[in-house]
Amino acid sequence: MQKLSVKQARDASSIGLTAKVQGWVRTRRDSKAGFSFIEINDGSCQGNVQAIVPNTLSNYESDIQRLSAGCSVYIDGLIVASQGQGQATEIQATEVGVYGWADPETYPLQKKRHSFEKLREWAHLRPRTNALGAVARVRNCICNSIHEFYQERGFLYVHTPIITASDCEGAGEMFQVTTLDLNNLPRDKDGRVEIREDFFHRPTYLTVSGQLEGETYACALGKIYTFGPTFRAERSNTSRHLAEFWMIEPEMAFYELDDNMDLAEAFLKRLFGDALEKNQEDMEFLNLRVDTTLIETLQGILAAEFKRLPYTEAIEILLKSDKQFQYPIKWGDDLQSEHERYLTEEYFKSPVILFNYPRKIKPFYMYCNDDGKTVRGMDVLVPKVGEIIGGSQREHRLEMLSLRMQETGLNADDYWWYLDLRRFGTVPHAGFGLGLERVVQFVTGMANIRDVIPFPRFPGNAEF
RNA sequence: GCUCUUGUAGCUCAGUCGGUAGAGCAAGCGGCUGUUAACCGCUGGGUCGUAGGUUCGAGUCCUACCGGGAGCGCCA
Repeated sequence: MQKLSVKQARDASSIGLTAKVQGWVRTRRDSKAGFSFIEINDGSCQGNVQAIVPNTLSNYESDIQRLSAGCSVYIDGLIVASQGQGQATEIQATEVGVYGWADPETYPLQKKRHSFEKLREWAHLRPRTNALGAVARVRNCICNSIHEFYQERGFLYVHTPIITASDCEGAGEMFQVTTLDLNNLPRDKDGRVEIREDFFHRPTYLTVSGQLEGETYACALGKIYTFGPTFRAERSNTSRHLAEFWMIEPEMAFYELDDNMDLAEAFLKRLFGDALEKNQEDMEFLNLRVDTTLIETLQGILAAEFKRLPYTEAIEILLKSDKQFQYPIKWGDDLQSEHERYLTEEYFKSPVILFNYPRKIKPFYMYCNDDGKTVRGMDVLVPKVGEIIGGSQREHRLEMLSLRMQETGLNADDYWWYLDLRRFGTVPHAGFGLGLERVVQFVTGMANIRDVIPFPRFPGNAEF
């Protein structure tokens, strides 16, 4: 017998087909008119398909009337136009079989709404809920759009290492990777750990960014992007940080800062637009249940240019503002969350690309402007989520890069291969990093980043 | 890491001035119905996060610890 997904079975084009539909029961309603309504969902779409199950089936009393939320079943029958409101089709069941029961006394998910905090305790079951299912499908859509966007533009997908010996920007706490027995560490005569006995004969870590490795491929192949997991061992306890998250890092030879900003804006707009267009049902659900301004906000962003603002002008706006900030700001300071929020949510009411930051607050690899005070870094800020992209035109001049490494206290010997890119055929280039979960968070309107990744990792929590 | 907040039935929560536990939903049973987060009735369900303390008496006040959340810093 032909199998149909719930999505297919819900579509009017399936009317007249005899088919098998498999999924999990969401709800059952018995009718004394001689049948039961069973709604099942299989994750293929937001909606459920309704089956009309007559009490003439041999297992009606033994099985059908015992079905509750969470049971897995197959339903064979004829897809017909629904007599009721609310759905185009329904299944006239001729056979229903149970794969697995879900004891209603102990099955955690109820038909009614749960809080996202509670669902986090059941990360293994929460994808069966409407909201988390919608998030998973939107996340998938975004990932697909990421590849499409870059592949269409001739970017190469490059895989940078997850285990790394370089601590990239010298910023961010890293998870150390070791095979040494922590209860019995090899030590030299001074009591220090013999790291040479470790697997790689040197300290190694989980990557915080593939940028430096990405630059090596951009400086050979032109336009590349990475898309993979990234790790930060910072004890961040906020609704927008994870210890393990996915990052997209395009890196382009012969791109300068303006090119970088153009790409970032086109990229985000593509992701937002695709989510609205390809996941309409899920987006409407999220707009109804999670954030009622969601679709309007995204459509507004698609229709307008991102505001591009030099850091220095941003400081002027903040200084002129009559808003009382908890932390006063002056030129040379990094913006606090409250300042970013003011710019995106109140002053411009749109995404903002800040660029040309003070040299002193940015990493060594950003291109130094002629003014000697600023570097060609850029951050894309969006309302609520804050920084969604961080990037820069890279410093491609060997002398300047070496000077900046000295300034920031880095050892040039550790970056010999990175400096080689400037020694041999150096070119202007640029790139940025986009946090996947922050995009998903922004597009879905979910308040907490821990609910847009299947199994979130954060301080003190690695269950599942 | 810091600050604030919160923890009561499977879930969401109420519980007044400190006086010994309550609702809705869910579940079980029954009724009704082309229903649709169905509806109506009945029933069962609690070591009030844990450990101390104050008090004649603590869900309620105090302390510590554990868990959840928000904000800040760090960033994506």
